[in-house]
Amino acid sequence: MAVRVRFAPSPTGYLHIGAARSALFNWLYAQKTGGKFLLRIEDTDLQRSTEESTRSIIDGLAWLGLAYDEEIVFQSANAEKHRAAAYKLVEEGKAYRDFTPKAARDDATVKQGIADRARAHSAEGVDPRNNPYRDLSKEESDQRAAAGEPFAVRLKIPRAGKTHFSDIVYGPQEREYSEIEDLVLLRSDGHPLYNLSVVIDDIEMGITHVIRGQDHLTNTHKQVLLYEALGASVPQFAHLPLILAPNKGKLSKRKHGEVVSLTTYRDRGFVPAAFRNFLALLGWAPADGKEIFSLAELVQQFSLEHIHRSPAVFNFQENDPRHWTDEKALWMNAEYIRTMPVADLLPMVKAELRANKLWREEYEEDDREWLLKVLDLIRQRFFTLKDFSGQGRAYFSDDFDFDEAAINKNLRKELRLKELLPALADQLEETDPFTAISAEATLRKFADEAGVKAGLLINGSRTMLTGQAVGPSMFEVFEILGQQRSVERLRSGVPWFDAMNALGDV
RNA sequence: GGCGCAUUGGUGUAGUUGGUUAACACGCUGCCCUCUCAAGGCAGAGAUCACGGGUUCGAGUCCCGUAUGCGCUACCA
Repeated sequence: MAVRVRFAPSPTGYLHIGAARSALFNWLYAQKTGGKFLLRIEDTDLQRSTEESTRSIIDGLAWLGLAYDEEIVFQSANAEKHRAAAYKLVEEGKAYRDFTPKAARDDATVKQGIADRARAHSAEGVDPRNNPYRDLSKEESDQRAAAGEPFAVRLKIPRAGKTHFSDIVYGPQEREYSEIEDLVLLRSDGHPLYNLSVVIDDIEMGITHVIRGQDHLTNTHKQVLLYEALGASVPQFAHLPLILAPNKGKLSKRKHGEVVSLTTYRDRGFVPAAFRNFLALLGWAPADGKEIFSLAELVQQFSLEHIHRSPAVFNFQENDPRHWTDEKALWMNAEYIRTMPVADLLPMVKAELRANKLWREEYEEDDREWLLKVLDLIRQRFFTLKDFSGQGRAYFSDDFDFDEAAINKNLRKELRLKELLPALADQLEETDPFTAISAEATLRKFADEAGVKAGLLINGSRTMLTGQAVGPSMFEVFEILGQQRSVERLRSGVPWFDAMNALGDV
């Protein structure tokens, strides 16, 4: 049977990186097996679902390059089907109406409430499964319903026995029926609940493999019971290890902020392929141990069997701008930036430059070759796309900032630079042709004659020309920037020398 | 409270049927290269494989227990 998998997020916020990883694995499995990858938006919680969130999910998938097959399924559109299925189960005696008035619950304290209730039950010897309505006669149940009395619908879990299923990742699983309460399928207001909706939709969509987070592992037993009650065949399950915060706690937006949101990576200059590559390595590793791979290699190498069971820690340091996200992710992004074909990098840099008003129309045609050379030169030490408009700004505009530390290190430390640099500019102006090689010859000769180390002039030039203390080989920079701009920048802007003099006057 | 899952250097992982000095990547340290910073090359630090028992000639690998973390347990998803 052809593989059909799905990614089924609920649109209640940004796209979480854990969810993005689930989407990736589903997509990879579909690609690997020649199956279909479907998208279902689980928007049954009307209060919390937003269109904006749905948008961010779709955008996020597109950014990662995970195209879905067929139409998006919106779960809320299927509510009627879910209800009908629940009523059918009541008719068949597999579910029952529970006329117990709905208990108010406070979302913030549910977990505590569950534990308290369980403690109380065991202390009093109460079996919560003894619902008085479970064995109500069909006639009486029908009558009360017809009279308009509100009711929830619960699935009848058999009294004795256990459920089984085999998880592709976690292996054989079993659970005593006694551990499972008769779960509510339909709220008393007729609203279908998660477990019901998921199962019906998965059946409806012909899902063959359910690949999702490990947080659903225990609940899978309930779903298996539902498949059986509905007379449907049970799909294969593969649960994915969770992604944890550095303190091994849950990775949540409330506590950890934007690092958990996929769009953050897009907005902060990640190359989609790099982040996708990084995500693939969270909870999975290829058989050959390779870590950097193309999409094709990834698809080819991927297998559910190599997913492992222990949770992965997503390592980052809050409050440290240098390590705002996992260092390996940052390294991988840099690796992609400096090794991918420049032509592939170009459109991403273009977007970045555009956003910062640094893009010029000439880059499209006349200066395209020049641009590609610049990109190839400067990308070698960049970590994100943002660097092209940040550290790299001087290559695209005459209006760039000077790094204070660079000025101190390369300009202010040597008084003579104030005269040497303009003098060097004069020499460079005479250099013809003006290339990296000729510029080097000029500079070294000038340094010799002036009796200073070439390094002094090189570093000083670097800061004058780019505003930075670090960067590519200086002679390449001279050539790239061209004779005119090189000379101008060496002569111009001497506010720091003035500041130095002011200091000297005191 | 109950049930479930997990536990290999700081992090991500390899270690598929138990068998020599526990492997790789990121990060870290030093050196080389060098006009700076990266990259690259070389060298190195860092793991009594959570802990305690057991099975075995031999266990990271199997069994039991403990601890810790996480998940589920809801008329949330």
